[in-house]
Amino acid sequence: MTTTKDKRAVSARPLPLNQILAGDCIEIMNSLPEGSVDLIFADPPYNLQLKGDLHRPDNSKVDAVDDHWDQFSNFAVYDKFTRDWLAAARRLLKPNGAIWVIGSYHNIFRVGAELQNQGYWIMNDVIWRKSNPMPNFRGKRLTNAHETMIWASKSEDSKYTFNYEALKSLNEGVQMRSDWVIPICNGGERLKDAQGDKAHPTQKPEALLHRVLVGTTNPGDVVLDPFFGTGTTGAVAKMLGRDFIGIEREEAYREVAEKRLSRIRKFDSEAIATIKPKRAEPRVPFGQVIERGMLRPGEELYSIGNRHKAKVRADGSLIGNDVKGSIHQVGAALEGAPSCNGWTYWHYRREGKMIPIDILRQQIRAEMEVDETRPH
Amino acid sequence: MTTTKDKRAVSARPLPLNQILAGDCIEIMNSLPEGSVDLIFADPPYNLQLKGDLHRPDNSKVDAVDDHWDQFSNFAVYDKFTRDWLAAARRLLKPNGAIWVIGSYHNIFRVGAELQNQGYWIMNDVIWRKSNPMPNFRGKRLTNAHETMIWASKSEDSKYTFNYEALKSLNEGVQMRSDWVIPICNGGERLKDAQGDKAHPTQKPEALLHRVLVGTTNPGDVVLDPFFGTGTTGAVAKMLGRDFIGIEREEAYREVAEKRLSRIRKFDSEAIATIKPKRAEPRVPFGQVIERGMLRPGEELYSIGNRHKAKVRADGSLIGNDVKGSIHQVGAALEGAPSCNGWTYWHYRREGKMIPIDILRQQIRAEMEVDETRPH
DNA sequence: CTCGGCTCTGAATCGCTAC
DNA sequence: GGTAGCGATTCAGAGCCGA
Repeated sequence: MTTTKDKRAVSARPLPLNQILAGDCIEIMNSLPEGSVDLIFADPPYNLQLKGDLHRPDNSKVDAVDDHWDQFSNFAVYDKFTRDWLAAARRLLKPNGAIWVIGSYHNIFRVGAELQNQGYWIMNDVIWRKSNPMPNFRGKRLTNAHETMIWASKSEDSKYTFNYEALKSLNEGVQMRSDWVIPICNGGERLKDAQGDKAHPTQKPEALLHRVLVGTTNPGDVVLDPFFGTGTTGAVAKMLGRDFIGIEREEAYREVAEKRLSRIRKFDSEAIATIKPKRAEPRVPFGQVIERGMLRPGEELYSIGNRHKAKVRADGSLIGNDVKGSIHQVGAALEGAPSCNGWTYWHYRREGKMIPIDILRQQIRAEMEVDETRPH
Repeated sequence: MTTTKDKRAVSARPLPLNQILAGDCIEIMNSLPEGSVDLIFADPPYNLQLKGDLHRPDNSKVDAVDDHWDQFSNFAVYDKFTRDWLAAARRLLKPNGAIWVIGSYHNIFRVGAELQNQGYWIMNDVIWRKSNPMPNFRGKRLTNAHETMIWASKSEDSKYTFNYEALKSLNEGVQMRSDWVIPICNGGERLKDAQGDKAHPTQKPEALLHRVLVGTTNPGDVVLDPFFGTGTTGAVAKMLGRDFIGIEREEAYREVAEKRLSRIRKFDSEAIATIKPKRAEPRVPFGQVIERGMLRPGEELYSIGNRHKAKVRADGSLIGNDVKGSIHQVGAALEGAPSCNGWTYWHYRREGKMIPIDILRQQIRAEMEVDETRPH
């Protein structure tokens, strides 16, 4: 949807394309020509506010994000920083340009509110659901298994770029949703320094940027990343035939990114089309049967052969003959067996008939299947 | 984790429990006794940018010439509303109380920022991932397939309630994540009015509230919902043996909710009880193991992996490799770890087998239970 | 070669209680 | 109220090693 109007808005002064600029992103953005960029992808500091050390149950220490660039003395300081870089970014965008910002609950609400205050127009918030997040080691909170991205255009009137069909195709023919299941960046993709340690604490997976750039830019567009880090945005932009501008303050990150980019080759278009996303697996915990009201807490289940019974509890556990635990554990205990498939072992009664609870799981799975495959 | 301190904070003035109060939620909350509520679940108007009116305590109307200005003025009104109801809610919470707020990208960033500004402390943002969302018919954006909930305690110091084991149990033994897959409310659960139309535009599924209440309240807790609507919060609270207070301005919704609640029955107490954490079990000093002759002074203990050993002393301390102290201290010292659970770390030998000393603690605990139940 | 077991690690606002 | 000490707590995936 990029228009000729946007193209004319480009200043006569040449843009420093496909380079990494060294320095403070606000100053550098303010030095670049107004209205010259199609898309901004920004991964600003999250302002994590970590306190002491954290250890895993095996006593190993978690290598936390304690870098100086993530330290802000209070919300006011962080808010000013956010206000300034978002304003500089907005000035740089073409009238039909758009921005993506990624963050966690520590900062994303402040970023989102400021985006709205400045007149950006939010199209979607998008959830990156991590298939392999770090667990909560102390059992004090829910596993923090996602990050939030906000996708917004420069203004309400912007004719933003949205490649609906491309995303649908990436999603096996089904309309792309606002929650994306993508693994965290590790293995061979994760960049290491000379000592073999991770080169950057928060390197983003290329799969994430792939989806962002395929969905909301066109070949030849200019993509700017003001917090370039190790250059995932630049790498994916280069593969996909987009131009990038990176800004990064830390020399160590710039060096890693330069080296990375030098090895990247642009895909041919066929290769791009064949990349498929990883899909979520339909594991169904028994608790969902309770939450959805398919069985009520207090209801009784009966074993195969009707020799044992147990009562369902609100947390999805069973209690029967003084044994408490999962449907599998209680089944195994009552049978004196080392293991038991609770789904086929337990039955509930409806109109005098005994029905295996696995039927309920199948119903839930069917709903999930319909949802994942039905063309809208 | 609710403490007696919270219980004492309850005012002498009786709370209007298990009722729906009619009127403006801010006024009503301000009329209730301070520090009297364990949990608040709030589903405030998402509003914004939609033409329909929200509370507009009104500003003089400016001719909408400048979009940006107009937008700001709308946000300002919404922000004031948010500030006021969140402040009233915070006053009502016990020191260890907590709040859940649900919203979409239209309002959640403003709500989240204001929560932080007021001193609430965010534990998680939780994604309700809808398994059956409404598709985006025009193909101009991603399918908006989720809503965002924020879970926050009254302050950073709050000892908030988190039933880790119950949620883990609901998820079949795996730690609960911050993304919850739950279908939208439809079918038989969706309340209809006399004409057969949906009674409320945004009725939340009971499954969502089930998980919230099982995870972050205890039986007997007071749960307040300032935007009660058709009363999903009250319905699930009643089923789970929690007390509720509902506030709702619209008479039509109150009527539907009253009728709904009158049909709800509480689950039996045994079903409501959930798996308890080990922390809740009585503490057993290691010295008791010696006193009871389960281990003899001079006997040797062996570490996990058999790399270290230590000798038991008569006072219940260990000595190994010149280190003396508790089972925990010696374990930590020998491993060079910051801490160590001596109960699971140390093993004793019986008939050639290595047995963790935790077995002995479990025996003592079992005896204590018998003691407690026997008439004195 | 495969397979199984062991190790390592990832944007983390990650105690409680008794003295 | 401050502090010392007990003792609870993890999931997925990649890589490596030995059988």
